[in-house]
Amino acid sequence: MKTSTPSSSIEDYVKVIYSFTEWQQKPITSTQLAQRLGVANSSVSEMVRKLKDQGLVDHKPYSAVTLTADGVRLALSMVRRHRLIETFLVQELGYRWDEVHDEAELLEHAVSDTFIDRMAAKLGNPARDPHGDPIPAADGSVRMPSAHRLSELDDGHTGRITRISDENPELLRYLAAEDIDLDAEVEVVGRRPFGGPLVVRIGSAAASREFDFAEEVASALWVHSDAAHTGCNVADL
Amino acid sequence: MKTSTPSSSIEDYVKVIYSFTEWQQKPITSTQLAQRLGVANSSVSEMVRKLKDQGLVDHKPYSAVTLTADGVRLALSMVRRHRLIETFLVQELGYRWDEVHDEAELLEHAVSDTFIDRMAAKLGNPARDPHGDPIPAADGSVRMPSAHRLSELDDGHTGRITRISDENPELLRYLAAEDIDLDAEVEVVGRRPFGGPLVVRIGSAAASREFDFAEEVASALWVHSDAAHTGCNVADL
DNA sequence: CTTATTGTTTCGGTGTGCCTAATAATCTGT
DNA sequence: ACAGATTATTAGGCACACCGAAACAATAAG
Repeated sequence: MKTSTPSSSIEDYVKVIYSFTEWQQKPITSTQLAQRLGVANSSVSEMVRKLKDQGLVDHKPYSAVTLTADGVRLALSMVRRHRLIETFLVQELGYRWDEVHDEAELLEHAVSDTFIDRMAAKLGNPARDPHGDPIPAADGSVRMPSAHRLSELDDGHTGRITRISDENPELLRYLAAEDIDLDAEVEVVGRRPFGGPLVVRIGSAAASREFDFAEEVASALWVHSDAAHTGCNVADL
Repeated sequence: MKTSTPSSSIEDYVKVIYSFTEWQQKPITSTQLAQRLGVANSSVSEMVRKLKDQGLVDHKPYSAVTLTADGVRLALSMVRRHRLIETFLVQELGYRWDEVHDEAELLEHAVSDTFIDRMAAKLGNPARDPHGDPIPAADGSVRMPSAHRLSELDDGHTGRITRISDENPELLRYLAAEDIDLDAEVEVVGRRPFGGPLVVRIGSAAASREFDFAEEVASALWVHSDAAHTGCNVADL
């Protein structure tokens, strides 16, 4: 179990493994890892062995990959870096929210802990990034908002947008153009027949608009139910 | 002559080659390059061949290394990055001037051109960094202040500090503690016998203080003569 | 229950940037 | 001008992170 500084590849692997389980429930497989990282399956096998040697993941041949406590710690610190950087780019340097992902992807491996700390201080230790993703605290605690994909809600359900997946920049630009942002009120009106788009009402009662959302849009929007403000404190490892 | 994105090693080599000639006059040798980069001589030989293949340097075996026009262009863009980042860290994130060098060294390879542009805009396109080093403009033009090392001035000479070498963080901390900063007025009083320290008067006539500067301090401070404000516009390649 | 199909790992090989050790070129002192 | 020291280059290797192709499990289908 070396404590040497992890390479940026290792940081990426661990971050992707963590991110997969952040909003899904099942652990990630070799092939999925390869797809998300854009590398060959063989590269993943090799790297997973290295991660295991370093005590960052648990893995038995031909089964899924899960993080150890050390792995989660490292992953959370990378996620914290990523999301703080994204927030900083938007708030301090005038980036649009569809531009920040790639830049943060590069910076998160390069900056020092000091840089992260100063940035967090300047931003007032924000709890979430421009897409609504929770920013882990320096001690590794995360406040995960309880949220469900818009695409999975029943008709008539109401709530607020708490998170918007940043995987597709095009999608973010579309939402920005339509003036759909975090914390907007939403109501599921219904679904067009034969797996058609989801009909949704967005905005406060006074000025609300109706949208037909394709599956990709509906599953990128995460909604927090109006009812109770239930959050759970995850991962004090 | 590939136009592919240069690796961060290549960026470092080119930057060091340029920096050497920025304040010296002679081109850099293999060994000096190796020392400044902290690598073996053999590594330099190998890399210099690669730089030559890419058209960034001119080099004949067993002689010094000089940059081509392409090389200078790349070097200036790296120097611009480095110095803008340093300025940003001091002005926006509250870094002390002795802390910024190493952080900038890492960041300069990671950030995008967009990041650099936005940073420069936010800072108001500064012409020099916290140590007084000139920041090349985006088009590659540099305004080099005409300055001489304090250690090389004759007795009685007066001027203002235009640049403070950032090579030694200890030195920067010492100067900060003594409240010696850019643009301070200086007068060379004399030199203690037998190559002793240089005696210097610093500050405006009203409240000036006298210092005995060891060679390392005296040669880290660059002074602009009171006389004419002569700058020259270098490198519009 | 044996055979496809799919997923995973192993094997050999690539490029980059570094190393040490050996060798070749240049500079220096007498 | 030449031996000896210094400086530079080549040769052979290593670690990292990647690849394609081939071998190997696990699962699904006939």
